Amino acid sequence: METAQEQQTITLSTTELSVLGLLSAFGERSGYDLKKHAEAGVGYVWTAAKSQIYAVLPRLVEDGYATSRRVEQSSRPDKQVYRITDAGEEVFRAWLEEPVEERPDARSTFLLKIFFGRHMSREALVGHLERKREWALTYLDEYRGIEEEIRDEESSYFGYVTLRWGIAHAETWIRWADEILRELEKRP
Amino acid sequence: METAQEQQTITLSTTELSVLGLLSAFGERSGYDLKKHAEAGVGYVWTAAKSQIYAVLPRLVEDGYATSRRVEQSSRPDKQVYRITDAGEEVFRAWLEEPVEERPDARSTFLLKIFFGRHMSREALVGHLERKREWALTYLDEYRGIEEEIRDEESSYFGYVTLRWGIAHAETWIRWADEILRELEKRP
DNA sequence: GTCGACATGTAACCAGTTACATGATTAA
DNA sequence: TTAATCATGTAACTGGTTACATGTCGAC
Repeated sequence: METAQEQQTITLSTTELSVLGLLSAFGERSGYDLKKHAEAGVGYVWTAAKSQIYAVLPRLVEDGYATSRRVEQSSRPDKQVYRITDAGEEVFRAWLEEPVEERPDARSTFLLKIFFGRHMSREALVGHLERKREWALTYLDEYRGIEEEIRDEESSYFGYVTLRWGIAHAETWIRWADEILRELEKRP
Repeated sequence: METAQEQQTITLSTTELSVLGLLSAFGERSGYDLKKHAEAGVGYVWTAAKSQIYAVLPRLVEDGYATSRRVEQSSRPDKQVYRITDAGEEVFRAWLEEPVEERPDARSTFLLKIFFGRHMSREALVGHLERKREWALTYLDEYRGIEEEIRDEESSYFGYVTLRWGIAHAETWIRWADEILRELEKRP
């Protein structure tokens, strides 16, 4: 009654699907491993708290999208490792090919504050913009470092593609902030 | 015990603060009005479901950040209107001036799918990119329309500033998508 | 002897979403 | 008469966060 086949509409959360994707890409892993891997990879496009990963994994097993087994270790705590099943592979692929429902994600505290810029002191406003600029510069730097490392690795191509979005995004913030800061100087 | 003054740490949700901001900017309004105004203004940087607005308003009154009164109407249903208090004005300003805690918001279903592009058919991948491009074009168009309208209105300056972010953002998506699409054509 | 990495979870909470419910008035 | 606008809410749910809890082993 709760298996994948019998359900009419399969709705998995994005986190479940991203975990499924990681299992598909990396093979058998523990929750701990996944968290590590996620941080240094998809982490840039999708994050999950470790408590959530531990919550998601048994759910995937229950639904038949993964299997788990206990691995005993001598010099480390035992661990529970998970492997994606064919059914899991299938929903993952199906989800991947589905169009993304684009809704303009209107949810930026930063822009909200700027929007209310009129109610703010000049210093605070400039501070916000300068901080944003700094922050973007920091990320740009970090991303450029990673870019160097992966740009020629064929296996990281799609990581490289998303990273380039991150770089373009950071550059856009910087350009925008600069423009507004310059403009503010000329305003009374 | 629950009033603003006595609380040590005042933590309001962003939605509560954005509602407070709207009350500060527009004066006395009903929940219904706020929802309308929000859609055509901040809506672009912060959205809230109407049920949430109706939930937030009495909470603001309870905490002393707003007052409400019933307005009887003859040809329309009566309404409850809200007005920001001095205490409300104060927390709003204080919040505005506070630095925004910048965390790289890694939460894009779209980028997550692209990240797993290797597991996807070429058609699906191209489809995702083209759809993103189209979507960005549509928004760009809309934003450019609004830009025309408000660019010279001094009173909309900060709306104009955030709008320009939206425009730059959309343009960046388009440029990025074009680049990747061109690149994919050259790849085996 | 204590710090950091390995390892797994529970519990409480919260912001926000969707769906449901109701009802008046007005313009087409 | 039917649809749209005005007007306000409740209820159920969910995805996700933070904090708490526990313990081993190896390196320094």
